[in-house]
Amino acid sequence: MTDSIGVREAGAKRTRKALLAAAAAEFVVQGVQAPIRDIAGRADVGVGTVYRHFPTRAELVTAVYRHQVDECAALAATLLQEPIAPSEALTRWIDAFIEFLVTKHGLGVALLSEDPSLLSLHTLMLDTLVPACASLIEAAAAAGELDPRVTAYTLMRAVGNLCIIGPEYDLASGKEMVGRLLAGCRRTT
Amino acid sequence: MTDSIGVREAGAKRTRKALLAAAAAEFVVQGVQAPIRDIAGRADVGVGTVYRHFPTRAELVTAVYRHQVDECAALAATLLQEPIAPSEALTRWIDAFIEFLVTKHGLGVALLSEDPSLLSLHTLMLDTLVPACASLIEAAAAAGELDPRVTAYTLMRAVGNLCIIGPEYDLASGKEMVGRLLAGCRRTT
Amino acid sequence: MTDSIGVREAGAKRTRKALLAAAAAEFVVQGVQAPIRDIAGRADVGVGTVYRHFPTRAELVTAVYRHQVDECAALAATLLQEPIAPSEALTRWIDAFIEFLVTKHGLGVALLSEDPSLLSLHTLMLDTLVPACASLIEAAAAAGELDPRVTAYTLMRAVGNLCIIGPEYDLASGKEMVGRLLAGCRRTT
Amino acid sequence: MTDSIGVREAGAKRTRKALLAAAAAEFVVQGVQAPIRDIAGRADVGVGTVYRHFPTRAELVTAVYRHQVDECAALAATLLQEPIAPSEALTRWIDAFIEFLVTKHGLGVALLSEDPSLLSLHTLMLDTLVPACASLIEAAAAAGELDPRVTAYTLMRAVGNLCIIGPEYDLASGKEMVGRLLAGCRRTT
DNA sequence: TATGAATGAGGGTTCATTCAT
DNA sequence: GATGAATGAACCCTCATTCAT
Repeated sequence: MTDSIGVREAGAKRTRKALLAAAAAEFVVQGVQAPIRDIAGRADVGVGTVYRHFPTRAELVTAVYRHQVDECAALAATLLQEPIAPSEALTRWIDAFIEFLVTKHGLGVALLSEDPSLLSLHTLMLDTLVPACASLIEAAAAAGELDPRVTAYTLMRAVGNLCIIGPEYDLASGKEMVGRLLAGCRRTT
Repeated sequence: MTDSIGVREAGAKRTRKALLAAAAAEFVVQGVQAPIRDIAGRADVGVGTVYRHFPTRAELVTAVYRHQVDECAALAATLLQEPIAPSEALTRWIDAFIEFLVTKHGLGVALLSEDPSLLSLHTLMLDTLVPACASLIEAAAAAGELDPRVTAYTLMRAVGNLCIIGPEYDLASGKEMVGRLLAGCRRTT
Repeated sequence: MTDSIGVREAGAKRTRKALLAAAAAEFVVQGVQAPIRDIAGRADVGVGTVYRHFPTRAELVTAVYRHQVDECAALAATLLQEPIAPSEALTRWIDAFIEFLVTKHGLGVALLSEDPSLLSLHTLMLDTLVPACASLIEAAAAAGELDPRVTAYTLMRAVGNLCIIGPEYDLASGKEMVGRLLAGCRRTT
Repeated sequence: MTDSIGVREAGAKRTRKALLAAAAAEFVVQGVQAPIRDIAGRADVGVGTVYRHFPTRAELVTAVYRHQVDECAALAATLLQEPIAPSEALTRWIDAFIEFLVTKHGLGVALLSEDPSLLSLHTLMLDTLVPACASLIEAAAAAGELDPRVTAYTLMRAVGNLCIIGPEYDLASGKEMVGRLLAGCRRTT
């Protein structure tokens, strides 16, 4: 009994994993608005299965990105422990944040969509990442290395926007612009 | 006969004007993906008329913004004539560029859409605005006021991205970030 | 110009007629909840056409029955003019009302559905038929031929309910029961 | 072995009871077309269990109402024993019948659905209740208190229909109409 | 030219039903 | 017996696009 339940639950978990992978892949190709049918098809399951695991698109999107969001947030604490200048810590964290953004093609666009179904994604990032970023900013500002008027949300949003790439504006361009933006945030002595 | 054709042409021109106005208005409300029918309705014409004048959505979008794009481009030459520092000229031009962007709700998003139907909008901006911006950059770089490695397209794209506003990231935030970005583009002596 | 518009409008009117006929027929077979596709199919048009003419199911249902509802309502005034006893007029009107109900298989059921999309059908009948029935009731009551406590809506609803037929309870049974109900509404001297 | 089977059977019986209770409750809220999953959920069992006990919806519906149907049928014999007029016995039985109908929200509608899955419910009522009602009618007719042409099924169906309530037609209205219907069934001397 | 009716592909969502464990 | 994950048919609705008048 326990076994058979375990087996089924394991199967469900595998399905869930497959769905997350399929959704992530489809998001890369089509963006977070990818048709549910396509996601189901890529995972080789019926549409009903998608709805069973993720009743709303928001829950699916959120689930897809939650793991990486958490990892990114955790990095902030780690960096603060390291024997490096606070502004250097911020720079490195922003690098990781960018990595997260760009590996998720279309996430940038999704973040600025006003579609209510994606609000929770916004909330997820706000609740998790903003405090992480804020801690780094505070440290850098306290060290006199950053203009203390810079706020975490605004900076993250700006970085996120700058990393929305396209034809003739690739990741390298985005990173260059982010670098210049950060330079402009440094304390003007 | 000639007369009646002339009359008809005049009518067609008026229809075209009305369509552009209607589309511009609808783009403000719904973004550039506004349903064709809504645009036709606002202009009080049939959908067929929209298609006759602008066979593709791209042509309509392009036409809507062309006039303002041209104006913005012309401003660069004017600014270069004025007795101000080249970097100041660039700053002012960027201000005007932002003004253009933000008065067109949704244009920012449109610019980064990969929808092929909007590619021509991209091209329009490239062909017209990039040279304008480049002339200002060149002047500022020549005056030693700007890092000469900054390219027009990348800068414009970055500015455009930074001005994609949303909840908790308003125009003021966008402008602030643009200011810091420009600061980061200044020549580092 | 006028002609061609006239032609198109005529075509649209014909389509509308065909849709009403198709819907009426489909309602007979499947009830008012018949899939829109089936109605479109029976009328040999695309689903979009159904939605163009009747944006909501309620509008379609209402339109299907409006003509007959109006006719039925008009009958009341006619009957009141005739040289017959008021209670006889009421009886005849109820007969006509029943005729209307039973020729529309499924209407009875629809009337008691709580589906909000059918509310307007309810309203239509209330607004149009209730006053008609009330005028007859009033006359009969004034003539001392009917219990004045009987109200139009309640009576109509009761008649409507009694005419919901099924296996082993045919129209004849329904009419018999209506007859007995009316007998029970007569003034008890 | 015998024991464990007995235990399992007892468990199955309990499950069945829980299912009937859950279904009855759900029918009150959503009508007899309530989703199977909702019923399973309320009974805290899996959907498969519902299907094991009641392979078709009809069987479930029938089982839910059988007990009360039986009770109602038994009442007829009781009433006939009492020292009251036969027509009074009929009236009281009809009252009980109404009570049964109205406490089951949606049963009225279900009875007139032509959904084949509900046919058996129909049969149940026919086989059990009709003879009960018929015995009362016969007695009343024999006593000269009722038109002998009234048949049990037709009367029950009519009463059932009159008790399908809705907005602006409440239970009181239904009962009033039933009263008038019964009045119209009295022997006309 | 202008019109707008008609089309139908496309994407969302629900739920009855099956079946492996 | 019980479970509940998976399936997919069936509906709903929107809108870009065509074309006869």
